[in-house]
Amino acid sequence: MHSYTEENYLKAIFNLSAEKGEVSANEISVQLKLKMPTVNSMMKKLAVKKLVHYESYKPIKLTEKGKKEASLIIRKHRLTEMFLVQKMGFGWEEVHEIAEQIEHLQSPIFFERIDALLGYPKIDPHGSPIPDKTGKMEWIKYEKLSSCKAGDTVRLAAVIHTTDEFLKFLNIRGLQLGLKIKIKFVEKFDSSMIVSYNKSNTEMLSETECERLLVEKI
Amino acid sequence: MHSYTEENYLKAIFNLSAEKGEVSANEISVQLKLKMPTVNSMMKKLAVKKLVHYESYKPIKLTEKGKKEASLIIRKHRLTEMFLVQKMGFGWEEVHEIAEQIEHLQSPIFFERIDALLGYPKIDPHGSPIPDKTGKMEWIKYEKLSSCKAGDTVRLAAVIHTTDEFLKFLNIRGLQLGLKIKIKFVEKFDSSMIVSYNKSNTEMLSETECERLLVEKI
DNA sequence: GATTTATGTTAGATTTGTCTAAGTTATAAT
DNA sequence: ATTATAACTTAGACAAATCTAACATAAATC
Ligand SMILES: [Mn+2]
Ligand SMILES: [Mn+2]
Ligand SMILES: [Mn+2]
Ligand SMILES: [Mn+2]
Repeated sequence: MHSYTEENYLKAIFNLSAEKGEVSANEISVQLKLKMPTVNSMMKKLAVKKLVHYESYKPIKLTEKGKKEASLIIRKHRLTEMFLVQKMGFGWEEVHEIAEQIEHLQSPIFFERIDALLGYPKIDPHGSPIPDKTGKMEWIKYEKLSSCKAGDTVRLAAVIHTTDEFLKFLNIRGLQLGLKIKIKFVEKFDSSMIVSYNKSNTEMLSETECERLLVEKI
Repeated sequence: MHSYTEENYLKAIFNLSAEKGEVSANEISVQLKLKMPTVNSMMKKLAVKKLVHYESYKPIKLTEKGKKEASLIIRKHRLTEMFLVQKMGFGWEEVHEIAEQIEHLQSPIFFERIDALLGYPKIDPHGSPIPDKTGKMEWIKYEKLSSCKAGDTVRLAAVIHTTDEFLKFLNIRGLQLGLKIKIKFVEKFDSSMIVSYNKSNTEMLSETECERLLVEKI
């Protein structure tokens, strides 16, 4: 259907425009490590295919069709990550690069089987929702750890803006999804937090770190 | 390292030249469904990369380097097929197309893990040997069922020239690797065989079918 | 408001992998 | 030995995805 390359553009646009609903050509070029004119000509091509709305000098938006296509690739990506962690024993910091390749496989039965073997999971190993077969996806309304107060007890529900390094950082501290965390103290000057979990562990987390951890209050 | 396209050429050349040690440009073009000039220019390119020996109007041979590269791709292909069958519940007739894509993934840890989870298998689901990490592969010296005589009892060891259709044909008859087969009768005119197995089953197999079944005598 | 800077566009070149059309060489048939 | 056929090669075109260099527009700064 679409080329490997086009799929990566769709996914990049989808992710970059998640908050604002639109994205600049420049941001796409940074994300995909391509020069601006390359992005520019691809936008024209995707516009012809009715995957993006494109007008000169204006930000780029995905069409409904584009959003659906992107979601279905993200579905394959996240199902793959879950399979790699749950069924193949990889760490959550190892799976993104592999999924980045497997997401482009053309084989409905392969992803059907993964889905079934996993018991039709709703989230990936980082807590992100897995779009359904029609491309629909909904984020459960978690809040950022950074927006919680001293005394709150929360459960770690998702990690956003994941990088392998940040995930390794969490590994070292024994921080994993589902963990019950108690906020002991919030430093006023830099908004860093002292948190405790697993009965014994106590750790300091910087504001940037707390911004990337989504939690549910309990 | 090499492109997806180049990898498919290497594999095609390796497989087509397995018996004679060389292959014509025409055979490659048929196998890969490409026109002759396309193959011709790729041969020049692969020759520059020292992956094939190429001289005008002569058959094509892989260099040692080319053989090794091809074997390592075949290794990934066969490990994948074994994983799909053993760990994901696919039938042996479903896995080739998927493996055809996964074999191109660039991720040593992914194939390492598959290998480990399978317990370092020596053969794929069709009985073909899996090359080792250095690209070495050896066929155990099986014989074709077609070369056996009435009265022989054999064990089904491998299926060659597999197609999904032939594998489904074997499925329907309950013929699978490891099965003990007794040759009841060999028809002189067309070399078809009457065989029995699993205590009750009796089937007639044509010569073409018997040519594709490798067995070990017991 | 004018100027500078950042962002976006156009034009043209390049690489990879494919094709068709035309010509060449080798093999098979007469 | 000619001729016909099949296999192979060359030449030139093309689409996809990228780039650089030059130009245009929008935004930010002065
Ligand atoms: Mn990921
Ligand atoms: Mn990708
Ligand atoms: Mn196969
Ligand atoms: Mn392949």
